[in-house]
Amino acid sequence: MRKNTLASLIWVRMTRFTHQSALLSNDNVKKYDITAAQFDVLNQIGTYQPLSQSELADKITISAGGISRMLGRLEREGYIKRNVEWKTKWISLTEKGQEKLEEVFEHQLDFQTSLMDECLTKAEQKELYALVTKVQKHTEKKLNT
Amino acid sequence: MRKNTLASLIWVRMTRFTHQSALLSNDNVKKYDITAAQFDVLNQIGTYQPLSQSELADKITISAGGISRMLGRLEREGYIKRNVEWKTKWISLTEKGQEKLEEVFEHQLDFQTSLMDECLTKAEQKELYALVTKVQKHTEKKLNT
DNA sequence: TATCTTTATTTGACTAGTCAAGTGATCGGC
DNA sequence: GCCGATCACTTGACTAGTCAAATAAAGATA
Repeated sequence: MRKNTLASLIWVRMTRFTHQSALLSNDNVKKYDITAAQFDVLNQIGTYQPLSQSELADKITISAGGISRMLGRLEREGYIKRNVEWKTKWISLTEKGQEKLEEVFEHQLDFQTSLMDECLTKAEQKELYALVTKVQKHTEKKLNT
Repeated sequence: MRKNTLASLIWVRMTRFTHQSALLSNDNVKKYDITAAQFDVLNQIGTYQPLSQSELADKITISAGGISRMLGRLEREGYIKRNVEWKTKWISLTEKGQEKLEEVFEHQLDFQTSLMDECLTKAEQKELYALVTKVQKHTEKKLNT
């Protein structure tokens, strides 16, 4: 026993990368008093607002409970508001949330871009994107079954 | 504004994949009364035992506090023991932990392997492994600076 | 030998997430 | 026009992790 497969090696590398880059990312946005996860959510809201909580949860593949808590934190900070209409809560950015998003956006994009540029050519990045998209879509399909 | 780069798209795909595959993975090992994260830790301990907590934390890129809590849970379940010698705690598997590891190992490996095999050829997997290894090593180096 | 530094681990207060059970509204059937 | 199903969201109890401050045991220094 105790033999790894190619698949399991890919797994470990992906998991480590995601975890480590989250740490770097958090460090990168700390000076804006926000976390990387919160920025991701603000970014989604900014792109699709107004949208319901369940639509948002779907876009970032998080559970209904998870999004409820996350929005609770963002609301407490004054970044978003929830507009109740019938049984749905429509989420949108406040003035403050919009400003924060714009403030952090370029910075975070630059950070991600240079991390990749520092170790992969454009052609390699394209190749990586194609492959990762394939497995991610497959996993997503599998999850909704 | 509001334009994504190739790097940020890769980012999102990787993050989603990791998160979604963790959900599937957890589902896959639930019947063994263990979580995917716990299995990963048992697997590392099984490979390198005996090792100190800080060595283990290093191998799985987790903080010292994180490993302390995780080992607390595993100890409570009776899967590992901590042998105190001078100021170091040496971690190793108990009988029960060894059995659990063996019980789950093949199953989890098969699961990971078939998920990859279902959507990528062997050549594509090799390519993906090479690329992901490159970025992960780069990120790791960056983190230790 | 008494104190000061370093190393290993723990703990408190948090974020971020899970699942499952609970809360309300609205809607379809009779 | 009431009654149960369903939808959207919240909440309780948990895992898994972070950082920073606390603790404890060596080891070095003076």
